Amino acid sequence: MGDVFKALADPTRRRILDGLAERDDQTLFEICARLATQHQISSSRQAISQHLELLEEAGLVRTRREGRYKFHTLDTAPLAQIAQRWLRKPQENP
Amino acid sequence: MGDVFKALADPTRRRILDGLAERDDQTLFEICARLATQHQISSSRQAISQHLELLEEAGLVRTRREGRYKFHTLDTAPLAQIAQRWLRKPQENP
DNA sequence: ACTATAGGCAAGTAACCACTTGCCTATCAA
DNA sequence: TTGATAGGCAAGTGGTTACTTGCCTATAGT
Repeated sequence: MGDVFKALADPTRRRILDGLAERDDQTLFEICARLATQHQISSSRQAISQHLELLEEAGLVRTRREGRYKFHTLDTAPLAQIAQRWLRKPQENP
Repeated sequence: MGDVFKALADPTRRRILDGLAERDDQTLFEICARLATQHQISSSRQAISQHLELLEEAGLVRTRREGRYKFHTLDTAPLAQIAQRWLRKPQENP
């Protein structure tokens, strides 16, 4: 569960999630290209690959293999709960 | 804004927020005592102080001086928006 | 078969982060 | 004023992390 917070702590990873929120099923190279052109992030392919690995471990990204392509998709399920941890105050509910 | 995510990335800081969610206006020593007894976190006073400083910079904690005491209060305002960043998908709204 | 493309593995490096240690300031009570 | 309490400042350290570099595997086109 703490993996989600750690995954979100890095600005590059947040940009990756932004890109996946705009369009699903992106390959590693597509994600790299998007980061470079839209956000001036010129990290190496391996750097982005490692970020994606971390995001997948946190449950924020789901992957699917197809031939030599690996497609990445955003999974918002873990996000729905993290902020609620401190937002819910039982005694203040109507 | 990214400060909020980084602040939430550390488990000890999340415990501090837990404690402040239970009771507001805690001093540094109260927070240290709570972490030690309730969560077996035996960090030094300075360590906790540095965590609180980070949380304050992120806007998650507000402080108030009173004599030699400094009271800490949870501010949930930044939390309300961070998760929404990827949750809102306009085209899927009813 | 050969070449290019998409991606993976692993070691090394530099910066960052959590934490400690030691000393200092300020407030309050006796 | 003296001593105790609450907190702050700053340098140093060990572990983590983001990133690179170099090489390797696998799929697809020609």
